[in-house]
Amino acid sequence: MAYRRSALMEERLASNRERILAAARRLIAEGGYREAQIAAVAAEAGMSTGMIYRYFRSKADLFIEVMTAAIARELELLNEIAEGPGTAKARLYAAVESFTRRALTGPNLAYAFIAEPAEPEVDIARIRVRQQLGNVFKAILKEGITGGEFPAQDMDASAACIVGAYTEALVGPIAPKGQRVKDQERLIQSICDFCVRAVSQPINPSGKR
Amino acid sequence: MAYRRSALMEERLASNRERILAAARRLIAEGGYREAQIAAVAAEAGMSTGMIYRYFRSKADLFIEVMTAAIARELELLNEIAEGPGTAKARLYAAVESFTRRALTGPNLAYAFIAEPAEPEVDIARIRVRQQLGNVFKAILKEGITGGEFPAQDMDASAACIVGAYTEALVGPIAPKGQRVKDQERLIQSICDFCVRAVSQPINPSGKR
DNA sequence: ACAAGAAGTGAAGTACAATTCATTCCTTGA
DNA sequence: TCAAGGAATGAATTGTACTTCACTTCTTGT
Repeated sequence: MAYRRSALMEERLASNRERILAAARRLIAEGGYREAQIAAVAAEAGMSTGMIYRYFRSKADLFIEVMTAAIARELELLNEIAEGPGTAKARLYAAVESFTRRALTGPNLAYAFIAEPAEPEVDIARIRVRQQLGNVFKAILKEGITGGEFPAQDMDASAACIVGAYTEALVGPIAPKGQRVKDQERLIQSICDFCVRAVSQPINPSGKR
Repeated sequence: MAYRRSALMEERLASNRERILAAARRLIAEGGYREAQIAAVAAEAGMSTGMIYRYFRSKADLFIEVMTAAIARELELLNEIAEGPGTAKARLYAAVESFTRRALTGPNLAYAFIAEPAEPEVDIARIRVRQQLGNVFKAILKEGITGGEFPAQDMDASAACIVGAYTEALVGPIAPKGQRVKDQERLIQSICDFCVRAVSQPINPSGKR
């Protein structure tokens, strides 16, 4: 026998994997799934296309892992906020704020993860992601409703609406493309206000219900 | 000279065009842009693939025309509501209700028009569409704010949030797939309530602004 | 230093879908 | 009925990107 992976080698392999993930993430953040072809990812990572397949079964697999990792971090932060102290209203505001502020770092990334369709395989993974995001908001809503802060409402619908609202506001045509910080702050605030108002008791409940 | 288009022929050509548009619309409503390949559209319309190109420069052109036509109808209806009588709140509710109810007829159609990305060319057309949709809501918001029904807010952001909210709630993972009518009605109501609350004065404005 | 075997390469292979075009089929006016 | 020319066809072409694989380079243990 003349070859066994040394610790050093093991490390290098792991770092290659990371490099691929990072490269894919960068490209997706720039131009979405469409721009992140295997060849481009390989070039960005400074390796050959074939190499990618040594680490990932398929493009879909790679994409799913990038998405899952990125969202895992978001979910951690969101859950921390959701389970933290404060009124439901304040936590909802903070949660939306946290997500939107971070998303503005790479709008296309958020878009790709939340909305951009790809292979069915990826879509399935995305559905999970969206549900997880929705669940965070549902948890906050539930507490708010139980505690009397929010009026009774369809929590599934409201959670979906919240996710949709900030996604569209972030990546839609109105969304900024490298805007000034001030405008970003204003946008974040507007979105948060919108979402908080949306689940709160209106001042004069109309006849419509 | 031995051939000039007769009125009858002219009519047939026009009807072919319509058939193509209708077929494309059907396929998109079923499976989105992805499923609406030229070959499939041709088959659905009962003609050859080459024929499509006699009537449309490209697939993108065809898709844009389908989208434009479908949305034009929606915009007509929405504008009618927006310019009609009633409080801003009532009109906003009615507008969202009208769109969502009609969208539930073919969720994927709404999705494809509002969210599903395709060629850059199509994306550009979609941006127009989204802005037009947003403008309707902006108009209602403006009147509501001027009239004191709604609090001051970033109308662009709110309009985008509204469009995003109902889109996600309609086509997201939480959305129904051929659910019972009762549930659909409940969903529509939930979405409308959400959107109206979202732009209305909260009962106790929090310190956050 | 060497050979065994893994890591890495990138051009060729494949798959899929848009688009074209040589050919056939129809319609029209004489 | 006929021929001129447009309408329609669909197989072949093209373009694009994922995936594979025969080959090269590098690592490791002796």
